[in-house]
Amino acid sequence: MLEGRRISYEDDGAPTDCPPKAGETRTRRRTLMMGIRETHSKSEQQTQPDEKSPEKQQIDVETLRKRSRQEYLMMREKKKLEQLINDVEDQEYLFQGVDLTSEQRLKRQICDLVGKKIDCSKEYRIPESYDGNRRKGFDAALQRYTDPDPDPAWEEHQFGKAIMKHQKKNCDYEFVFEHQIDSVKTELIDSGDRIEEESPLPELENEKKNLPIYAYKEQLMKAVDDHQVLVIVGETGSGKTIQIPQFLDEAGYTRRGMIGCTQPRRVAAMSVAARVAREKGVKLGNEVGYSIRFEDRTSQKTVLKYMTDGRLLHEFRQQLRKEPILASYSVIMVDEAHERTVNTDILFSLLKDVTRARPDFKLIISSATLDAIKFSDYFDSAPIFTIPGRKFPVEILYTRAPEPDYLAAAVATALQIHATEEAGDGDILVFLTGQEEIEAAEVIVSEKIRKVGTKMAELIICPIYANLPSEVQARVFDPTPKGARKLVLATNIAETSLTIDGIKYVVDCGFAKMKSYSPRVGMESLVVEPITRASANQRAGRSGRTGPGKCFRLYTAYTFANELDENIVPEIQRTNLGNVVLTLKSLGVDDLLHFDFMDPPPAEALVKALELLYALGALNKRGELTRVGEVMSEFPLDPMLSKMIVASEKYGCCDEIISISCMLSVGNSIFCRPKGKEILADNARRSFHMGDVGDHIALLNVYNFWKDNNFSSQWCYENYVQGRSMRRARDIRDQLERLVARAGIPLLSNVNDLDAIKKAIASGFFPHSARLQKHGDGYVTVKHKQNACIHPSSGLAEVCPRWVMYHELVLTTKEFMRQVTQLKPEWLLEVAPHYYKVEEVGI
DNA sequence: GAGCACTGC
Repeated sequence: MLEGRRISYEDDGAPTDCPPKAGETRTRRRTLMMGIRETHSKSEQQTQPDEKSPEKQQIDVETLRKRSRQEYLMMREKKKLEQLINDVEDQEYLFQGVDLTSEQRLKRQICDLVGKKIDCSKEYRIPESYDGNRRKGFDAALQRYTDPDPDPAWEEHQFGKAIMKHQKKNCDYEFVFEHQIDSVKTELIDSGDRIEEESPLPELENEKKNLPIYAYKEQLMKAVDDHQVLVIVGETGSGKTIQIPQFLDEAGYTRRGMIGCTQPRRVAAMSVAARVAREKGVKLGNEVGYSIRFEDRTSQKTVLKYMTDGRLLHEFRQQLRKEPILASYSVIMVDEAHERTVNTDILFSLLKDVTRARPDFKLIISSATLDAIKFSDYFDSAPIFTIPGRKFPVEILYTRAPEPDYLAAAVATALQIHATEEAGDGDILVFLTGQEEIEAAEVIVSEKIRKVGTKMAELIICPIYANLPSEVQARVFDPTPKGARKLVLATNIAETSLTIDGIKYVVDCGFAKMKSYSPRVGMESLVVEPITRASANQRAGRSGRTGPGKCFRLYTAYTFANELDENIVPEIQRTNLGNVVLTLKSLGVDDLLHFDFMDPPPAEALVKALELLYALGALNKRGELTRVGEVMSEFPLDPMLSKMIVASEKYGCCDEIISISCMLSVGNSIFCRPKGKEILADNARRSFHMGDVGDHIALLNVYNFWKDNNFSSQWCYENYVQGRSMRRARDIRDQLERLVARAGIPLLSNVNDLDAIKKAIASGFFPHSARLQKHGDGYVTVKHKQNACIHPSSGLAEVCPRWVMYHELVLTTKEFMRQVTQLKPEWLLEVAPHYYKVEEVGI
């Protein structure tokens, strides 16, 4: 997106924007606005006082000033001309055949007189969208910060302009040209979120009746009565999640069974259930309950049950042999269906089957976006019921021209808002793509703020992203002090997962990081991509929660309308399907290629997943689930991790293996590396790796040391380990311990035989083996012949054993293997004789 | 010698 577009700025701050001309190159023009002060100070810096006399120095300074002024004027002339030419071309392109105004004709004449075009080679630095070429996509993402021609003056100017506008009287900025992020107000949308969420108890009844959904209660109940499947489109804020299950309860559906409502996130399931319990005046866990991983707050009495989608999927598996399926439910409502998580996608098909088997069963699919027609088509033309949301209007502003550097533009816009809108009337939320970007923005903003001093109201910068320590995260929820303003710099976490009160202004950069997966080599990467229209509206809605809001989109209205995708690519189409296939097989789905997916995943990915499961012994030659596969499917882990646990029985080291599994499954957020303490953190990390034991054993050491220190937070702090990740690992481990007991695998410990532990790991991870290349330059994976290096964070990065197995292969700046352990090639033949030939392992 | 959006069982 945003490619093939042309931009030009005018000094009156009215840039024009037009579609690209055919054959135009990708070279873009951008005129940088320079201030006189800036030029002067630069020229002054050039006059270094050598050993010359003071008089001579004085003359030199004068000459240099003069020369500098001349250079500046020449440059200015060039730039003005360039603007003029751009302007004329734009006008002529836009109004082809239309008689030009006199002003335009004059401009044209000047251009003709000059008779030449000025070469400008300022390029856009917008990341290219992911186009299937992983390398290119990633390079583009990386390019973002490496400005080929950094120009602080431009940003300086952006900010200066904003200050000027606000404080014209005592302005000490002198700018010749004026430019700021110029936004066009094009629309006013209704968008919002659950406004009613946090209201005090006494007002509940009244407020409930004011909800838009309340007016539709009877129609809605009739629709549910008349149709087995109903698609509900209700913008967030309509109260559907909280009210519909209660309506169904009042209508008597709970007499036939529970009403279940699925959510993609744990927090949502918990908080919504708590809210409904309050509204009904019952104790949470009795009539109203929730069920999520690690926590089941339901009882015999529960009739309204909120749960995560994964949890319902789990119930499907447990109830498989019972008839009829899901007999304890009379209604299931799949909420936030538009998010299209892997779990909801699988549920769609399973629930569709249930509706066919049980005519008394009701299914409600609830979505916030207009892809309802797709849902309706999938469920045999189910009727669509639309509920308006109750929310405050949000004013949407687009840039007139595409912004070449969204980070700079986001910072400039945020500061403009701060300078021009009265402090105290609302906070600012800026959406960026990741931690690095947020940190960069934080540095720039605080620098600017420092320069301005006390001329402006206080601006409190709050970064927020998932990997941020929770203490720092909590700061974002502190109420803003009077007379100050909060500037929240957030990733997508603020789009759905958490809601910050008091936001009135949203700045949307238009990009987000997306995971993509290559089934061929089994490699993952994170790529910056344009967001979808649905996502853009969700972001905008974050500003209209408590009052009318404003959303500044750092892209043009044209881009929004024509270049953004309407909806997200379902996760099932861009992920490793190992677990999905194992789950479906355990649910008795035999023919996966013809399974009724709403959007089928790529066949190649399905085939790769089947091959992997066959290699792991989870499926037999006919593609049926084996005994091993059944046991594996019981574990909430990736198939290779599950296999490792099953195999640990043979090596008598189940205790160690489940510790390693839980550490691996919390991901790569175990260690932290605070700014300025990188070396200390790296040393701490290395200390777990004594004896070059490999990263898996190092993770085991971390867990065991933490446990020996009574699971202490202090210990985490001292060893640069993230307490939150460790507590999560412990929760997972507890769960695994129960599941292992149920599977009848004895919890034996064999901590002194590292080879036994490594063999158990190899039993699951043999497909991820790699050998050092002959000339010592990196590794190549044994099966797919993929070149890769050991990730520098690995304890084995400098050891370079001849054979290794890795947990995952990721593409960042290079292909890296993360979490690596040394391997003896003969183990491959021992644990997977069906997978490796003797020649391959070089024995 | 590098860099991790967000979920979930």
